[in-house]
Amino acid sequence: MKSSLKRPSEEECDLSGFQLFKKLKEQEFIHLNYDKTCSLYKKGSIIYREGSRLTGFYCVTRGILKIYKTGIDGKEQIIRFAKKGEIVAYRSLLSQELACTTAKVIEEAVLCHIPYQTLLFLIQNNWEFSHHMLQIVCKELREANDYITDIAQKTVRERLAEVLILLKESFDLDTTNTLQISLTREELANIVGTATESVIRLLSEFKQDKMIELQGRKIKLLDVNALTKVANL
Amino acid sequence: MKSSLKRPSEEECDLSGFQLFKKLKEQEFIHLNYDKTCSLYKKGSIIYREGSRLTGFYCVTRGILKIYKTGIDGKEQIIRFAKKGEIVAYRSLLSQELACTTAKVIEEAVLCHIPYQTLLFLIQNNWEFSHHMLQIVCKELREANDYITDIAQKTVRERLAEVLILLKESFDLDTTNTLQISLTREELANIVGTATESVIRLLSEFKQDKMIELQGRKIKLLDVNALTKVANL
DNA sequence: CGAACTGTTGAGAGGCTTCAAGCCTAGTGG
DNA sequence: CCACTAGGCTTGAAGCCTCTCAACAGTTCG
Repeated sequence: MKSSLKRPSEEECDLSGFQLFKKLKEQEFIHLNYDKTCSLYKKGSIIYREGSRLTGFYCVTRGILKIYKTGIDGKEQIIRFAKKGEIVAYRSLLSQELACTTAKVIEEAVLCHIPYQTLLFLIQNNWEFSHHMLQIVCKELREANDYITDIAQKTVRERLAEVLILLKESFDLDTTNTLQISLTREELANIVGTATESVIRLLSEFKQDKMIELQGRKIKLLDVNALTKVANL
Repeated sequence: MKSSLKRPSEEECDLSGFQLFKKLKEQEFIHLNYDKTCSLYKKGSIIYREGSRLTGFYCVTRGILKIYKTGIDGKEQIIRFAKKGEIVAYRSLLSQELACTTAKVIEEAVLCHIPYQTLLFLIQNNWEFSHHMLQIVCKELREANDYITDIAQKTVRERLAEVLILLKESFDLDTTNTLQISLTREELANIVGTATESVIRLLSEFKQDKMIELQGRKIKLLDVNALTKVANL
């Protein structure tokens, strides 16, 4: 699948909403906007692949990406998602390593590419930017550590319930309490770290227990309290 | 268990070997040394507990700590170890959150406490310090992501073999190929994310297969290649 | 010297995975 | 816009890996 190179509108490339750039001086923000390159990417586009060399990081101004690692036998492990207001590819870039994850569009997205030089310029000239950057990485590290504990100690059933709740918190529900992110059963399995069939069976059980309702990929959360209990939170 | 407050020698508190401080200006390094507080901690001492408020971070100049989270039913999940030249407690400090891990001494240690104010001072005044700090967090995040993939996809047998290899890389072997870190079977289980009994059984199997040799807590690696193969690396 | 902790082994249960087969949905191409 | 087809979804059966419980040996330390 190829990435679309269609230009998104000026408005869709606006970075002023990003918390990370809030403390930039006017001149720095102009510099940033001058250096950025924004593109529209269709569902299925690969933004960067594990092992590739990165030239900058990306700001998501629209859509959703999944960030995953390829493990045993090519089985993918989803590390996180990235949505509007979040940045991707910065970890490998800061470490000056080859990308250790792959980023794929799962909902049509607009991304702004910021060159490495610009990142370095901001780090060198604005300590508040560095500080903010540190806080972003630290937050992600905390989440990763939490997830290690969960995945190591909880059953698949508990983890699946927890993932549903985490998805609810990240992507919200619509008016009918339906998760606003559409994932395949396999993708759910690749977050939880289990087999696709196990996810299917457990979702059916949750449905029987009246905690959720299923309509294709749409998952409606009927009883978040019960789910929280199952998740052992 | 209480922490010892015995003062270590001046020499044992030397921070000039830390990569993180390499780029400090002379004045900043003097400032750092003025602000630091070094102590000797006996095996079993708790440096900080999950949920406690941190006043600074610690530089390890001697000994080994284990950093762990308390999960279901109080079962501990070891996130990482910290040895000479490494820093701990910086993640929660930078995020200005309560500690989300506990740090415990497993081999008599000397730690230097650096107050939050000093950390902030360095971030504000020395971009190379911030940059280095970013790289440290990024490295840890990478390791955490790698571990999520392993723990989600590999069998306990594979993970245990991998952990032995990782321990070898972090703590080296002595002249008889014996791991230079002493862990209980339970601690090994708490890294791998399994039951103590499973670790015991698998270690016996590795021994039968002539990959390792056991003498109490001493583990001698006889065939690293075979272990690597088992680990599926 | 005993208490408390650590290590070991066995048995049994059950959660999950794997394989296989068939159905269905979603997205493509005509 | 619709038909088609590949990939996604579902269910069942079999079996293994791992956990839990339990009993006991060994070790360490006060």
